[in-house]
Amino acid sequence: MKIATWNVNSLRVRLSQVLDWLSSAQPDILALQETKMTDDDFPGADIEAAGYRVVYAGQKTYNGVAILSRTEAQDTLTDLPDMQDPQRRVLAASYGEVRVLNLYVPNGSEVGSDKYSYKLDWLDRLAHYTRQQLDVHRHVVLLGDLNIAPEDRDVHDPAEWQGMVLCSEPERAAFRGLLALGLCDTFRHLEQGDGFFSWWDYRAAAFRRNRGLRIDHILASRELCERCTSCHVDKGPRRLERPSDHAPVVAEFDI
DNA sequence: ATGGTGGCGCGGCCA
Repeated sequence: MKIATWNVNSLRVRLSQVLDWLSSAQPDILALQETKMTDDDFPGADIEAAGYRVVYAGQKTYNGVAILSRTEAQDTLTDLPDMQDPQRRVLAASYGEVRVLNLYVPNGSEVGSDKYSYKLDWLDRLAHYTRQQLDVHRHVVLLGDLNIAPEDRDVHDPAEWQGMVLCSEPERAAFRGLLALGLCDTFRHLEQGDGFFSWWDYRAAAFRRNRGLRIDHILASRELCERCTSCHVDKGPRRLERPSDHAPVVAEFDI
């Protein structure tokens, strides 16, 4: 089973790239973030024509999540428990015994800001929901743009990013808290070393210089982690004309 | 270089 995540930064702009990528990569499940469109505008027919089912939770201009899949989604959920939030950042769905939690974690803007407080509160609520989901489902895959670089080796220049949003200690503690619930980072389960990133700023030729962060993740519950055979970043789409600032991350599981 | 680029949507916010 091949599962991928990709922050597309507008599905309207990136639809042809997504369809091309589905055709070449052939994932079973592709979780998208930052679709930036309302449900009325969602290009469901194009995606179904490509052989995928799709569920989505969108809004105008900002945020928006979707899951494309070979099989039909069951038991979808679009809000963290006890959280009234118009921002569409959550889409959970079941595919057989696999529970997928597709997340667009708040960026946080800058440490100390209101948006940063919102991010930490959001992550706390996510941890509670994840713990509950791990109790209920045999297999859980938590993936998406988590907007956290977990360790210094996930950062092109740790000194430059020291204490900054995406890298601050409270955010990293929240990431470790998710792992402590019984999840593993599939990328680190299999890969070693540094220089592997999933996001590069559009500015200052950051991609060409590989000045990026690893902030898009695929976390898996213990049994799935043991069955994970690969996890990698596909930099191909980031090299295209008019790319998203994120690249897809892809994990394969022997299930 | 307190900027830089990109998306949305048409001024300014967000990343």
